[in-house]
Amino acid sequence: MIDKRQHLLETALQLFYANGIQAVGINEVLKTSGIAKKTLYHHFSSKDALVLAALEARDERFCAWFESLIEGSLSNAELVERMFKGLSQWFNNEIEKLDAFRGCFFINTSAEFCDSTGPISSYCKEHKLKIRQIIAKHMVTSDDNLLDALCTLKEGSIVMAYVCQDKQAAEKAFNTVKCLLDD
Amino acid sequence: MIDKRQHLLETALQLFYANGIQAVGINEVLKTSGIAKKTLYHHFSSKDALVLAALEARDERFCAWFESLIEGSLSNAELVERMFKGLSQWFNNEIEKLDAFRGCFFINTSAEFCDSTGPISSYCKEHKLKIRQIIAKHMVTSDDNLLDALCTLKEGSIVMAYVCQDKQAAEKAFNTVKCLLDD
DNA sequence: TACAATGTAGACAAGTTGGTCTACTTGTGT
DNA sequence: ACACAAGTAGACCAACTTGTCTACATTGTA
Repeated sequence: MIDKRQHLLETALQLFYANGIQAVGINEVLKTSGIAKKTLYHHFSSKDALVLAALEARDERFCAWFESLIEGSLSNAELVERMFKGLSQWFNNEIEKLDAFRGCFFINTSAEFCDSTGPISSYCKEHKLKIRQIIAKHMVTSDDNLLDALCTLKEGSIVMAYVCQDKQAAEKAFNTVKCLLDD
Repeated sequence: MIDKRQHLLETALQLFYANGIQAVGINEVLKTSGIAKKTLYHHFSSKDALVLAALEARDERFCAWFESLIEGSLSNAELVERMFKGLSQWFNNEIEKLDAFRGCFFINTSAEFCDSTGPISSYCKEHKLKIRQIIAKHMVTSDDNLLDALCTLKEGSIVMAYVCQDKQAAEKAFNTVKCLLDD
């Protein structure tokens, strides 16, 4: 049934994001979801395939949220403000559909998989590129330097929020980027 | 012997940084170093203790490199330039003692350990704080906003360099921060 | 009602994990 | 020379890893 596949995927995504991928065994996904092993291997050829599917699910959810955050901005200044307000909400667990904040799933996953040419690391890279293109798409006047700055400050604030547990990381990054707009 | 302890630590640090901590078993450290299990457990009480010792070794090495990079700057502008030049060299594997670039060991380790209150995650956070204080110490005129910006852009550029494999990440971040100084 | 295809269950296998144990070697102080 | 402590070796253990297998249930269709 598609239901079981979906349930499996949902469970895996939650566990992987909350605990890290290597720390979560197939058996834990099975036990939590209440689904049997053969069923999992019927839908996914391996753990890596399940991981990839979980990355896809997170990618879709995250990109949808992120795009809804900034679309329809009337100026780059508004876009920037909306973007960092949204990040702040994410860091402070105000966005339910993104689950309890534990950093960026794609940064975390990259950290766990050292083969940078493999499908998992490649997918993480692709996700970051996608987010960049979403920002570019909704910028009112195109500005490559600003785009670079936004991407770097976004990643930086995620790391500060997660590793340093600085819940004001988004506000600080916003503060920095405001200086760039004031010219 | 202290030699064996040191050898063990060195081997563990290299393997952990290159492959991720969960991906490297005790047995692999043993096999690579050619040292027996009992000896390892004589020097370290558990794998976590070895991990912590590896973090300490990396912390010491990284901080020493980073401080030597920026100390003696005659202006904040010079400090910033030296800092991002240095990061660029790191990203492009020009700093031998930091090993082949695979992102920040502390960000990567945080990603693997979900208990944010545990000693491993806490150590990662402490390391980041330490780097921040090193920057603050060598700033010629103190400027908290600039300090925040530098820290965030540094983390951001590390992520861009590793996850996105953007070897120009440091130059882009430097470009951004230059705009902040021009006022 | 009968048949075939699909989905499901969980015991099982083969290998790996972190960690312990007994036995042995080495070095040092007297 | 001797005793004692410190360091070392690797077999061993129980629990866990991913993945396979046979057997059974459920479903839609003729």
